[in-house]
Amino acid sequence: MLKISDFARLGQVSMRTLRYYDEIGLLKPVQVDTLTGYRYYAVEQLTRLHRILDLKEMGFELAQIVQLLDEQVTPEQLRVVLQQRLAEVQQQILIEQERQARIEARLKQLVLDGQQTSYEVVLKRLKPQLVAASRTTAPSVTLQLRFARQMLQFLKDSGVKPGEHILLLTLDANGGEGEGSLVEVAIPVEGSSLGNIVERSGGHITIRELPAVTAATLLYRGDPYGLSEVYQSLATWIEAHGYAVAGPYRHLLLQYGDEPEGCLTEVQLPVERKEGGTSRLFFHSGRRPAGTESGEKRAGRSCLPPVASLKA
Amino acid sequence: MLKISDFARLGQVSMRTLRYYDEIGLLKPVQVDTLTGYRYYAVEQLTRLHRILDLKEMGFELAQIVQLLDEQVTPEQLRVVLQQRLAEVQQQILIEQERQARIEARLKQLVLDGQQTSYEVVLKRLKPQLVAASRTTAPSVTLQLRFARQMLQFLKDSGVKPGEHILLLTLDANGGEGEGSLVEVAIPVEGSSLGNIVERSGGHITIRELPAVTAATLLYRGDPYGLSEVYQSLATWIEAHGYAVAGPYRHLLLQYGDEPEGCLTEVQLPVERKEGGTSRLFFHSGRRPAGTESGEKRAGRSCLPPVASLKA
DNA sequence: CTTGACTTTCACACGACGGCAAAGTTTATC
DNA sequence: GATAAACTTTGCCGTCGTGTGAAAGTCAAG
Repeated sequence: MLKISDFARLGQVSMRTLRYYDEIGLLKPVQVDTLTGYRYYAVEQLTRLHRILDLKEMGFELAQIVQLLDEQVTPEQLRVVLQQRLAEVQQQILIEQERQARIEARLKQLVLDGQQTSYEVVLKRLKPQLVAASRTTAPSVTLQLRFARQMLQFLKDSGVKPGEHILLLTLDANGGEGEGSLVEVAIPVEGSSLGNIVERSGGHITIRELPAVTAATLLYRGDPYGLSEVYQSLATWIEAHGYAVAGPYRHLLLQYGDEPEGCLTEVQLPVERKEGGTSRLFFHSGRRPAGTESGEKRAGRSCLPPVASLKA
Repeated sequence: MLKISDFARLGQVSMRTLRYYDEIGLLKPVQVDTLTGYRYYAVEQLTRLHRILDLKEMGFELAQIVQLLDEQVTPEQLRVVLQQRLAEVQQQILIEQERQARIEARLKQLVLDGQQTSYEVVLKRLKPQLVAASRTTAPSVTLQLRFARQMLQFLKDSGVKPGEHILLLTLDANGGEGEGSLVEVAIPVEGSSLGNIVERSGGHITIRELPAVTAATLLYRGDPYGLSEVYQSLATWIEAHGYAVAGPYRHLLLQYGDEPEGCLTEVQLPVERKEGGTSRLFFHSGRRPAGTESGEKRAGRSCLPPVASLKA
């Protein structure tokens, strides 16, 4: 019979931990003095403690360990549970690697920028969004806005409840300005009672669902277009983080007035993981992509990837 | 002015989160109605929210984000903080990868073993341990134990307070049994008052510190030696987990009596990460078939340090 | 018997919220 | 203006695996 402190030393755990394990029924002492409450352990219980610690280091929660140890589990069931746990761990590793990439990118940006605080880029998952959409080639923001306001009014008159913000989708690649630009004005609407909008607008307005995407977003004040730094920042960011563009710009107009200073815009640039050689995973997973031999050296965890591969 | 739910939608966070951020002073609404307590946000505050989310995704704690945003931080300070965070993340990735390896190894073991529940192997970090040590070539456990008990008595007579367990270090590679085996009997002692033990024992006993090591350990009941399955299990385990032997076996005798059934032993096998071609990273990149090359399976003798290096 | 080492239970703390409830407020509709 | 629906507030409990005490009782040695 061992007292708790002895058992704790043998098992390399704290007394507090043992008491907790007792409390949750994970590891009960073989005997408890009914008068004093003293816990007495048997050396054999180290075996169980070992199993517990082993499972714990695999990242299982204590409640689950109780089940795994107390209900007799078939090897097949155990296999399933382990597989699940493995998937979670791998998921976690991906998250941490994202994190690593994010921090490294910011560090690099620090060196480059010096003072520039252009670091408001945020990665968001955008939900699918039902919108009333119409296209225009109006060459200036002002005109596009006027167009949008007409749409807004039309929707209200039609009994539809529109969201109060306006989305501009830049459907061609020259930044949304200039002669030939094609822009889709989209206004979020709710899924009910939009009956015959399409007909009533003579086909100008369609109802469609903007797909859910992951987007790099950036919030700024000023003229909704024309700030090349904005796009520059986004471009630098996605390049440094190993993303590629996966869709047209979305400009979410949060505030819009007559003068540029009154405008507040969130630029959303759909992105996806780049697959090519400059992927973060290549450098930080500690693994090699197919076709390379391992064993020549450890995949450099602490050394930075070659700058050239990250250059914009 | 935005109400909390609007602001929450724009920022893709929950109202609960916003209230919490208000509470901890991370993001306070520009205005709070003194009567109703209603929070009102300005659209500009999305910028700050963005920064918060960005830092949060890097894994910073909220308290630290408060500092980073409110105290004006020089780029240099920021760089240091980011570097620290990066190191932590990398550390975390290593831990998760350990976890991954552990689970994968167990899965593989499940397939191999079928029913065998030989999975009590646990990796431990052993602390450095001051011991009174003496060597013997006694060929059987019984004799070694007798030897150990003599030592124990001698230590007590000398006024030293010994630990109650006995450690047997197997200094050569044939499992601790047989004619030529050299075994070191080590008894943990406390660092005080061991004055002249060495002299009094005529040099037979030395005081030395067992080095701190990481060891694969396994607890079992029965004759302290002679269970080849025990060593087999350990060997299989370290092979599957990508470790290599880094020191001599330590047998920690937790219980010892006259008959084998009364013995409880923890076998501790110091290990270290293997660097070579069969590293875990290689192993889990999916290109190693389930079969294993058995050339170096029992790392045995070649990995043990020369006896001389164990002298104090 | 005293001292000191040991044990017990109780309780709070962490981090970043989620969930729920009760109560008060605004907005929309009749 | 009344009423209902939608919205907001505060507040308290729960998470998970302990760390860190405090206060009180217990055991082993001198």
